[in-house]
Amino acid sequence: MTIDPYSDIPAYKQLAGGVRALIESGDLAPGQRIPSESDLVQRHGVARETARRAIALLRAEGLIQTIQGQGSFVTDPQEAVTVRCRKGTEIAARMPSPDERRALGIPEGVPIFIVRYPEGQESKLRADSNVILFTEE
Amino acid sequence: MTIDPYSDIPAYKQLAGGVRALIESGDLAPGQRIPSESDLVQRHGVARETARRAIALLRAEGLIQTIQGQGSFVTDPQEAVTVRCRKGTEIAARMPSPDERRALGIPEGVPIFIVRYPEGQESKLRADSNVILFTEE
DNA sequence: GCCAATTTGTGCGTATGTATT
DNA sequence: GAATACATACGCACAAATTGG
Repeated sequence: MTIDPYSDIPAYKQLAGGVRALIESGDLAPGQRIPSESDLVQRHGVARETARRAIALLRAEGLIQTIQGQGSFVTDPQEAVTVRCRKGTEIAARMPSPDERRALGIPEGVPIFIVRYPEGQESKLRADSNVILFTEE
Repeated sequence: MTIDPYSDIPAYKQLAGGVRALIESGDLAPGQRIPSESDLVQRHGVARETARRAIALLRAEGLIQTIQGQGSFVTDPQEAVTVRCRKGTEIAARMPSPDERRALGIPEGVPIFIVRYPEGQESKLRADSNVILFTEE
């Protein structure tokens, strides 16, 4: 994977694309560490900010999670809990605010479900570890 | 709203918090432009990168949308289309890849629904303009 | 059409702090 | 303590898009 500084596509997006391809192909497996910022800087001859932007892009997609002092790791697909809902239940989804992220203990790049029950209550669920299934009752 | 450089909370998060409060209170209404990067730099005495990080944070939350050459604007709440689903339908949600974003024409900070029908087909819907409702048929 | 001003986008460099190993 | 790795924050320059005169 090589960066072309003359391409129309910005360097950080090319870089992100390369790492994304490694993740999607399975060359970088879930739980595995991706190359560090310094690795990317040295191997591709870009500035650190460029490498950081590429990493931030993948984090916002939920593909990786970053831990200070350790590195960025391919997101481990959560074993999804199936939440059963009955007729009249309404589902929305959006990105959480930082407060909501803290409250639910979820990392960047993970949306939340807003589940509204027929009675009017509402609950928020992290969308990476829940799927909603419509059942009779 | 003032930035305290000695706070434990990084300047860019303080800045984002200030703007977020303006949006949530309605002082900055949907469709309205938020202060430009230069505005934030001058009024709060921070570096441009700090202002940009604050803005990027709000964009990732889906609160604003940015247009090059124009500025960042408070996201206009989409009139949500209600999609009716029957028993056996399964709903997941996640952030889209850039390719999926392009394909669906959606901005940053907007998750997508993955709707799996009982027959096995699957469709992707932008989560900011759709809500899923479980009905009989 | 043109030019200037404004605003965001990309990219580089540097420094320091914090967390982990 | 040392080495590694990410986080924050400043500076600078130029490119690209839009707007207004």
